[in-house]
Amino acid sequence: MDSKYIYKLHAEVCKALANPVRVQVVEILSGGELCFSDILEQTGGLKSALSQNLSQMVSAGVLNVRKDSRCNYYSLSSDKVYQACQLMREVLVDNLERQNTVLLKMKAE
Amino acid sequence: MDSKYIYKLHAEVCKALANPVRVQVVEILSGGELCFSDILEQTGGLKSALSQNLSQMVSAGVLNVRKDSRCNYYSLSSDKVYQACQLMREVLVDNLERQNTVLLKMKAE
DNA sequence: TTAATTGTTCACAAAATTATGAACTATTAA
DNA sequence: TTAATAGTTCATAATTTTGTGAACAATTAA
Repeated sequence: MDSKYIYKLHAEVCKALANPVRVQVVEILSGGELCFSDILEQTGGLKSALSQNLSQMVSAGVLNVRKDSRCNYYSLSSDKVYQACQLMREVLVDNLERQNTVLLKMKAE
Repeated sequence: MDSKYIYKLHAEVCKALANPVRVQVVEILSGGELCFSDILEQTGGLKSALSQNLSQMVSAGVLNVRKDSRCNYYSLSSDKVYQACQLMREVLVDNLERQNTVLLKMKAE
């Protein structure tokens, strides 16, 4: 049992969320599946870059694709992905609140 | 409200889990705080690399440090960090199971 | 058949992460 | 004071990730 290898695989799944566009994609898709061009409309940027990000997320197993003749529909592979993403957002919010508290204390001195 | 900036901050927190050693650190610390050298004993590798990883995790707000005169104790800043990490691990396990199912079906043919 | 539409793929450049080891700081023990 | 312990910081090299645009499929519409 090579736990180093497991940590590597685990980190690869986590990397799927370690980019601003990919975080945004998770949030966009939390409302249900959407096709490539609808996602692109919300994220902006080059279509090639988005295509690469989406295929990376599919490889990591956080997204599924459904290819229809006219569109490629992407969706979250599991609600766990959204839940994990939201927990990380809560950690961020907690951090910002803590920083703000410190700031207010400094100003009050 | 610059949502791009929020996604960037959100991704920075996620990046704290996007590395095998850092994933391992989250799991090691889920049992409670430990000092640097105890963590190093479990992760292996160079102390300079671990020190940099830990300080990155502190900056991202996923870890806290408590500096005692003889040791630096690290701990998870919140149980949310561990929960998110476990969710990602479940996504990995689900992926591996799905792949295994496909493999078994291929062999059965 | 020709032209649009909807993406994907590829190659290369640019930027960000990670690894490595030496040097350094701070505290404690001899 | 000197040596040992515990860890951080820094510079540089190696590796990964990301950005960019052109070229390339596949399907649909004219």
